[in-house]
Amino acid sequence: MLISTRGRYALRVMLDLAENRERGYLPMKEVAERQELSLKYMERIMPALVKAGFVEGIHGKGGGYRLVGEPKEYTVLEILQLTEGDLAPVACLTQGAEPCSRAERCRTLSMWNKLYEMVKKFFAGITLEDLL
Amino acid sequence: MLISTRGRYALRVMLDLAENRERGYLPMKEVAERQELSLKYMERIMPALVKAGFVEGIHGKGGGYRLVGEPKEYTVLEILQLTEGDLAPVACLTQGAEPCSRAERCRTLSMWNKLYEMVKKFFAGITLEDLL
DNA sequence: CAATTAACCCACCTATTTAGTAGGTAGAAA
DNA sequence: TTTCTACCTACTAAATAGGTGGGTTAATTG
Repeated sequence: MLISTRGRYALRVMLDLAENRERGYLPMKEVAERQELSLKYMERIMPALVKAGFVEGIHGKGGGYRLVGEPKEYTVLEILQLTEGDLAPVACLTQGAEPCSRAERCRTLSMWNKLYEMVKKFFAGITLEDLL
Repeated sequence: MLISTRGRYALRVMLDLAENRERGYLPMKEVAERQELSLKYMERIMPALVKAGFVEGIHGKGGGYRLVGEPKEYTVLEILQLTEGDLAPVACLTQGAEPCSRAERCRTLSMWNKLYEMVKKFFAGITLEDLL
């Protein structure tokens, strides 16, 4: 599976924040309920989005999360790369994989590379706005 | 990871068989050595390729595996689907996934579908001959 | 100030998948 | 009948997925 629930959920939460952004800070409890996904699980994913500057979180009553920028400023690629780590379709292409000794003569490597580029280009061409 | 070693190895073995097909039946021991992959592991993957009619295996001395058809008759898609089972990029799209109750209103579903179609089309357009 | 709300943090857990290995049996050829 | 090779079953170690529990810290409100 290229994309796990982690990335899929993050995307759905980002979309929910985009959709309701005029309402200010939204508590995760509300978002998780609306999106029907585990609050506890989401609480573990959100800090990554904060750290990357995608969303802002504020504590306490009336707090919650808010999109920092406009929906069209976020590509699906950025969100998935952040939460999934790497979208490489094969292990050979992951960042930090030990370099394959057969790379020179590998008959399939360029195919995997092409696929990888295609996938990245696909996701880079879609913003949150496109999905609203 | 969309494609695991299982599918990648199968593809490499099929390519090896294609490359050396004029030499008749090739023992897996030889192929595995040349491709630098575990013989025992490959022995567990080959029966699937036999069952699908992609290769023929014969026992005993002088035996081994042989491609049944011409290299250009095998698409990468067929080989990967057979060995990996399903190339769905997200769990929602796997054959036999319980139907998602949110499918109607899901903002991302059509994106996943497009990606899936794109990936399948990509692999369907590449044959063993193209990789030789 | 105290209670409430909500982000955030850390340790743990269960099930599944991955990538094999061990130890054979069955069949074909020399 | 020995040798080679496909093929089969059971097992295993490590990683990943998808969480849960039990808190602490920070901000608002009565």
